[in-house]
Amino acid sequence: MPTGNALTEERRHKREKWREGGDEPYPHGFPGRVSLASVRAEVAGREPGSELAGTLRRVAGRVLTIRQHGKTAFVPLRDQSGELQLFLRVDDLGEAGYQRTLDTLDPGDLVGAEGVPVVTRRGEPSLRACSVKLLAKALRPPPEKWHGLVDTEARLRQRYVDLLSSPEVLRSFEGRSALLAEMRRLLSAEGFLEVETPVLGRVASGGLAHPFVTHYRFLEEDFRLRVALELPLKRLLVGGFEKVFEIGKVFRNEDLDADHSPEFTMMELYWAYADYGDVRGLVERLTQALARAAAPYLPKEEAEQRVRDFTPPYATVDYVERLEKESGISGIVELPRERLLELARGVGAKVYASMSHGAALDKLFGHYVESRFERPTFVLDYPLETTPLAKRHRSKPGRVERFELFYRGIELGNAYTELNDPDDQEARFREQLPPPSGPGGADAQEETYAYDEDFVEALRYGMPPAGGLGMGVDRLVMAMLGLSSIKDAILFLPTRARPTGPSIEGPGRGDAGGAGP
RNA sequence: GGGCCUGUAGCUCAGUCGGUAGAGCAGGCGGCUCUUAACCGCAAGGUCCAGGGUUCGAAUCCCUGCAGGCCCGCCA
Repeated sequence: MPTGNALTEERRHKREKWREGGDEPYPHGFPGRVSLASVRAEVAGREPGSELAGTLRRVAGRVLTIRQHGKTAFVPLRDQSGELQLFLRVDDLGEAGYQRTLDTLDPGDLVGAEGVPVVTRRGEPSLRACSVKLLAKALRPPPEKWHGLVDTEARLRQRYVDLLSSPEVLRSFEGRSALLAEMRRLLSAEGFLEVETPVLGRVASGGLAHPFVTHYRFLEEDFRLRVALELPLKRLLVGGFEKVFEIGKVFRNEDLDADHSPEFTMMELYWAYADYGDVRGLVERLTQALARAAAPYLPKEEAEQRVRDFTPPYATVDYVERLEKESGISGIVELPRERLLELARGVGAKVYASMSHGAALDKLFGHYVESRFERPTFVLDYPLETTPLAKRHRSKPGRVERFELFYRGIELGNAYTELNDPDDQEARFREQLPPPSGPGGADAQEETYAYDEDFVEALRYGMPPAGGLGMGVDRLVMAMLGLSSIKDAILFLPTRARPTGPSIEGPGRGDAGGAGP
């Protein structure tokens, strides 16, 4: 049976034969089921050919393949815990039951079985089944059994197929969950309270980005999806929260590539009466804990390497000193804006006429320095103009108290001693505002922190001195689990609409009961 | 935005010099009572991404489009 549609029909046909035999192909449950790994553990280390006589176990999982040898068959199953094969025999199931089971099952089906834990003569832990039930008939065949799904586009469009056919992908996302749990555990242990703030807002501020715009019908107004969590959380400091954090999606209407996704997860925290030095210590504790939490999801050597890498203290470098060293230009910060723009243009950076001194400097920093850090490294004390929400440095003029953490060439986090002077904040926002028109206006707008008037008003009521931190959770997951693309760290990513429908079965090739509208 | 590459069976991939389509897995039929990428035999399965062009003849060469990947630039 050749085409996808014919394969589907063949499976429907088997399903109906099963139903005609008096069994429901989609039953309501399978009570008393234990994990495949637990059965495997029960017989681990026993002699080949032995069995746990008198013990009955019920298991469930997805059929991986069916190896039939006349009057016996082996049917490996997989559940989230691992794999275990069913051992089917005519002697146990009866002639009719055996035949009917094998006539019904296909790779990809979900089945439940009851039987005796055994070790086969070849030493494979198995369940010698006395009963096999269909729990859900799969109408689509799984991808090819030893490559799985490899086409990146298909993996993203149908992540469920990727997951069901590639246990290492599922494992990796289990690792993500473990890291998130550890992050919450540690922050909670440090006394931080988790809060939730709005995704939709009148202004998308707190970060540099193109916002997504949507329409709020109740308010009859266009709103934007947040690009950062910062400003609502700082309002909470004004209100009296002293240690808060939020883990949530932020949205930046920009490109998807190996380390950027338009919809990504950010963790931000704010800590009253602390400064960026305190936050640095916290970042060390947090990343160290995460590296340890990642260990069960990594090969032994990689896990050890990760734990070694994230053993504090981490290296620290001064932004200006390092930029001067790497660029070979001493006194680079004192150069006039025009000269910096020239230099930035010279290294291939995107520049525009109205770009600020600090922005130009940051382009050069990005080119000469940023991707160089392999081990965890804190870069300290950024130029004032790059960072309108951070407090001026207590001893370095023209700079702010800010650090970023780099690992393997990517930025993992960003922290400040938070600016809490309302008048300074207002002035800094105003400096950011681009000229209303003229060359570079549109581009400049892209790289400007939106002015949030109400936030300045909040500061006028008094915000305690505070340290703040933002970390890209997806990138942390990549760093800890050793993933090279953010696509492997986020379960569902956007893909372009297909003119001809979904990849496996589109309109025209589809069957009547199939894919959606 | 720039460059390179890819699109062939449900999946993973071949396809030479331009001569009209191949394998493995999955599926069908048959065989096999300890396999584990099971094995053996038989038969079947194609919108070669789409459109146009060159040509006696195009999966193959050219153009355009669509979708995707990787690298660079840039935002976390």
